Amino acid sequence: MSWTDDRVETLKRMWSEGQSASAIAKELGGVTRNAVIGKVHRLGLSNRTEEPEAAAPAPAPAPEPVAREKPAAPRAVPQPAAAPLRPEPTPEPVAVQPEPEPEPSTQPAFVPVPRRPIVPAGQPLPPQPSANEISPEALASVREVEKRAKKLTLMELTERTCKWPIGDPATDKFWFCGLPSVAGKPYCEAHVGVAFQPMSSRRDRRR
DNA sequence: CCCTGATTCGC
DNA sequence: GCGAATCAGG
Repeated sequence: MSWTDDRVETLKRMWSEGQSASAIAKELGGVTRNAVIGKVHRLGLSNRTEEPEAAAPAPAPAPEPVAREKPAAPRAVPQPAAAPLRPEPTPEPVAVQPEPEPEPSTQPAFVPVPRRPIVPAGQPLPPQPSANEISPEALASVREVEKRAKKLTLMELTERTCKWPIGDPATDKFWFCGLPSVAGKPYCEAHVGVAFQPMSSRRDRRR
């Protein structure tokens, strides 16, 4: 594979988006993350955000000899690419944020209404199955496992970590399972058990 | 151990 | 110019 304009463009875009070198390499295909990093450097878009730094003709030599900091770009979660994970039709969708904007109507100044940030939701949330559709064993397993959840933040998720959300997204008590995910699946063993159910067993369990 | 980017250097 | 190997770090 060679660095065609097309591929370079993708590289630039993804890199500026804060995508990791490995993610970019995967997207492009045919190259390793090393290749990507190498290219990034050769293109000179390695460092930071932007800093022409030409405004100050100060004769004083920059006190900073070296030391450049990381881009501080928002690291994005590795995309499962094409297919958004959605094992089953969600039995009971989690109502994340019903709360409509309250209408001040009289106050011109922005009211300090706790604009509750919808923190997570980077990826489609997995179904939150109702208890009566999951085997007791699986449920027990999940409860047990969730005690040991690594409590990762959205940013810390990788393709190898369980992306099962735990807790209420609207509160601080929210995190992702984070335990090692089953190869090729977005969830750990226990969560795969409740996320992926054969249609048959589903039908049987239903009243 | 998983991952990150940075650098080197033979090709 | 390229990128594997290596380094340094979280």
